[in-house]
Amino acid sequence: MATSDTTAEESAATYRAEDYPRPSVTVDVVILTVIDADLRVLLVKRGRWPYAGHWAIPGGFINMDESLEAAAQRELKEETNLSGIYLEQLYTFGNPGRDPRTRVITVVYYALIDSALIASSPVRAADDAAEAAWYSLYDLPALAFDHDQILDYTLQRLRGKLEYTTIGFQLLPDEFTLSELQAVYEVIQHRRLDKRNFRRKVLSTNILQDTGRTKMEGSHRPARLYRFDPAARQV
Amino acid sequence: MATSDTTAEESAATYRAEDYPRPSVTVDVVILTVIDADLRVLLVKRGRWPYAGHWAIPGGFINMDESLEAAAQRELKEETNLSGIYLEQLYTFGNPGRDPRTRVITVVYYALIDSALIASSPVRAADDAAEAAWYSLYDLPALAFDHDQILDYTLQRLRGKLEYTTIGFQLLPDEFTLSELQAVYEVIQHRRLDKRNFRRKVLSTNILQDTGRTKMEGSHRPARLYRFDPAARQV
DNA sequence: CCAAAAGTGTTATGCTTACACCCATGC
DNA sequence: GCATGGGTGTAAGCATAACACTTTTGG
Repeated sequence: MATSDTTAEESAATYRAEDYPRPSVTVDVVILTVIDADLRVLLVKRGRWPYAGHWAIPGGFINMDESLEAAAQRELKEETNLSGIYLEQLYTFGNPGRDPRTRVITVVYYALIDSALIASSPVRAADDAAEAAWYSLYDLPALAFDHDQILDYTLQRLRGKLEYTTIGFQLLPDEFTLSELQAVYEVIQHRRLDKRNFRRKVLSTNILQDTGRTKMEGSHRPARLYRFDPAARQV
Repeated sequence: MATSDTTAEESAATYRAEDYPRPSVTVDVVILTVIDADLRVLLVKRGRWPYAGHWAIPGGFINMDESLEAAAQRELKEETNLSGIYLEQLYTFGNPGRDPRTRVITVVYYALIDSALIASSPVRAADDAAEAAWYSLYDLPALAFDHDQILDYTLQRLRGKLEYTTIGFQLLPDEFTLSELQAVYEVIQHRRLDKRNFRRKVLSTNILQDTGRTKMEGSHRPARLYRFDPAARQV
């Protein structure tokens, strides 16, 4: 709608942006990864009122000349120093009173990153000295604002999309083993899957290319490495 | 979210809303119904620059003390005089430049209404004299702003949700025949469905109650009337 | 040779699809 | 009695789910 001010504006003789109420608008980013077979989210600790001492989803204001997604990418880079990460808009939260200071409308995105990238690019607490940490989505601390709802909703969406998209690959490096892929599915769905059925299903879609190489790790049989073929559909 | 000004604010010594850029925020509502076995959307004709003469999705500004959904309900009521209608948040559009006047971020909702309600409560062009009309989603006029994208996305979402929710019932009156229900599915999916398979599937879910009554209409066998049982799952 | 994870097939069950004819009514 | 939409069953193919043992490696 770019302003489908059709109603509001059509009736006004002249349009001046400052004539209308203007809430603050922020972008928050739910940054997810899989660490130690656990689904984790990056949270920052609040230092001041409101919700001092509670943990929050990182976010910030939108610049006037950047898109919503660009604001989310910028926020992600400030928090993790990573760019080019998978990002998707989740939902917009805007109840009056969700922030006690003023009316704030927040467009929430979620990002999925391969945890290998985190090790090489450690979390810094953005530009300020605030504390940041990776928390299990299944064991969260006290959260600020309506951030518990946001994380609930994120998990729902992630589970839904896992079934009919290839979103799961975003949590893995370019090359991965089938066991690693299965672990991603298991931690998101929060249940064990049958190895044979999982492999048959995922291989039957032809979205995986066998690299011919293997991953040697630990004292056991090496695992084949696969690559995601982006020229395909479904998992 | 709620100001996850964590980043932006945490670093600022004091927080004053007016220190940050504030785009305009509007709510637009894609109002859908099924008329004459066609999926239609309510559009309003723009009278002035920008996009004078183009058609637009109705929308308006958010009051400072109302929720996003309440703003959408208010907008819906202004356009159709209906309340208590099924509404769902679709997506938030906010590219700079989508409105040539100023930076506008629009939270888009979509509404599904039973076309019987329209007849009894005819469309009025909100509070102004603008023209309003129901257009087929499959045959749209020239649209203002990025509204063509918004309608594309609405259709995608509606198709997706039709498969795993009971959203389809929102387009029908309380009591309806199976043929009417099938017609809703056909027009949204834009393909013919097999009558026997459709009936078996929908009845197997036990979300339909047979009212015991029938609908007599035209010179042919009367059709059983069913009611949606909200205490159930899936279609 | 032991431990640990990788890899592999078969069967039963349920869901999806394709397909054609009779029924109840008004005129 | 004819036209119109309402209503019904069956068989084939496909996807899902349950289930246990062998292979390859390092130590």
